[in-house]
Amino acid sequence: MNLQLAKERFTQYLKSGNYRITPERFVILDSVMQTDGHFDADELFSQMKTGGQKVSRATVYNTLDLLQDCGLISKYRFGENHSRYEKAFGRPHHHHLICLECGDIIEFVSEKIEKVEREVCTSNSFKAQTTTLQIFGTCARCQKDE
Amino acid sequence: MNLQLAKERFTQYLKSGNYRITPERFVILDSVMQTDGHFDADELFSQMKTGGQKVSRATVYNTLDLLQDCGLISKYRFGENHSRYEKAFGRPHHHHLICLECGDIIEFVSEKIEKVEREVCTSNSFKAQTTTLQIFGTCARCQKDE
DNA sequence: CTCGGTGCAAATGCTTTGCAATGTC
DNA sequence: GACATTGCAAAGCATTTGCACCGAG
Repeated sequence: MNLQLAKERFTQYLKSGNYRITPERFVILDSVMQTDGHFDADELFSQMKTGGQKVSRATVYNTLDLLQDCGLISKYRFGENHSRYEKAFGRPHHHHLICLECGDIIEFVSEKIEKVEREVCTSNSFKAQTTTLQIFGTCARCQKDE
Repeated sequence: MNLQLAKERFTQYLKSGNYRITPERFVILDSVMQTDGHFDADELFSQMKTGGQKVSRATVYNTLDLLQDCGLISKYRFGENHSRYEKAFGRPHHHHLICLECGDIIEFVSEKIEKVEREVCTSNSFKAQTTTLQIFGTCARCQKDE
């Protein structure tokens, strides 16, 4: 949907940082934009491999970092031993409820939390870049199953 | 300070879970309670080694998990490639501002955030176990240095 | 033509595991 | 005694790195 805008933003970012415009980087951006929900580096790598696109794992990791830097994706660590990502472009800032039983992830938005975050940063003269709020526990479905 | 109470709690937890009361587990608890601030598994391991206590790394990891399960310590992932822990016993629930430049970590407490968390959990019928709010950015000192 | 980027495979570093020995219950 | 726990070293796994080749600027 916003693929075109995302491409423009990435191009801008690459140019302004004196990074090169390589086909691999845009193949990865395409793949990311086609993905809904959370994904990890290896899922993306496999997905591209299956789709006939050939980029090395190293390039995937490298590019995901760039995409995070320019705000097109967010990077999370949901208590697992690997990082997960999701599109951030054009999406409101949100947080996560993570079910420890089934791994399901529920998103929520809270203006109150954003406000407290701003207050905390101001009173500590801290310049925020990204914030993550994660609530680990048991989802409604898993509570019934117990 | 609360060492005695912590030991009692750990003992209770071990007994109720049919885990064995081993000296190693309590050597590790001692070491944890002596530590202020955040620490990682390897720091704890080295600290005990230096102190003449001999426990294997595997046992350290195993025991840290148990201590987390019974609420004596908290486990975090501050964007690094390893987990960090801190005493949780008798401490109010708090969150972290993490400086991406110098790695400094500032703690803060917010009743408002706790309240929103409770509301979100209720409206999603979600049973919370632990929550983490992390704000990554640049601390006051590092902003000046730029 | 220069030097950043890529692919590959090997390396890294945290954490877990396999297995024999040990010690709790 | 039975079997969970330990120690050690080896294995796992996500991510990074070294290096030769490639291609964007």
